[in-house]
Amino acid sequence: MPESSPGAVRDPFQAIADPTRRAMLARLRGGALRAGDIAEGFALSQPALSKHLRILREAGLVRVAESGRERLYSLDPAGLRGVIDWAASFEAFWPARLEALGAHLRRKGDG
Amino acid sequence: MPESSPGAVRDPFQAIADPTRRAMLARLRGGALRAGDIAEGFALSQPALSKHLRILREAGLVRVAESGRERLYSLDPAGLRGVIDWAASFEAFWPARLEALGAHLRRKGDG
DNA sequence: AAGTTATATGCCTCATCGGATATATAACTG
DNA sequence: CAGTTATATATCCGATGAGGCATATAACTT
Repeated sequence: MPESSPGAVRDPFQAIADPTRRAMLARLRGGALRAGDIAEGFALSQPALSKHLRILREAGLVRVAESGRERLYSLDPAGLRGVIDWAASFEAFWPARLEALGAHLRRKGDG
Repeated sequence: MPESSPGAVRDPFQAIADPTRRAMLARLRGGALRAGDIAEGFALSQPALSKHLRILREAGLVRVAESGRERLYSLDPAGLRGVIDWAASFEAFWPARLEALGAHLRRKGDG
């Protein structure tokens, strides 16, 4: 079998826990970028950058396209989907829920 | 002034990085719960649970209502907003962007 | 009052994280 | 070819994270 291996798999939520990585993702919203350009101005060593990219990759949030000696990174819709959906699941939960809270408290009898 | 102090402030993204805490948040989607009930079945010590709750609190993702000796936790829409919006910001970014990368990338396919 | 229940803190330990430097690999350039 | 450029890996280190047990605090119970 060939090897477009996903390699290690990492929790996307852990991946976006780091502010630097979120900034990198934000940059990629503008379109694909060469690895080196992603952290431009971030005051980050090249190896550190590379490590962050690896984590984002393993989390499935970005993907790479090799082009000569450069790697073009871009957001990976598939991987982002999970995060987006998870967050969205909290979008419209509480209209009636606060009601429940009040009821619960009331039941406790402290009007 | 009294003290409904926000206390320490914590990165919400770091808060949701932990699977246990995400599970707890998920539970709270069903409405407010007593601290002890939130992790029911999680195989987690009480102190550990309490610590997770503290983190979620400091991240502004949940809030507490004291009721006697119990604390009723519920999701905090305000705090969740940030995460939701951040995630949503990646919802519709790539329609034309990948185009710039080249057809090269497209054949990668993303289900 | 003493006992029990609900929750939070303190402290310790172990694993993981993020960054740095040095080095490796691979692809261009002259 | 040697030299440079783009990116990745190896290794070390200090900081942080998550979990546990013991303990503190406060509120119910009897």
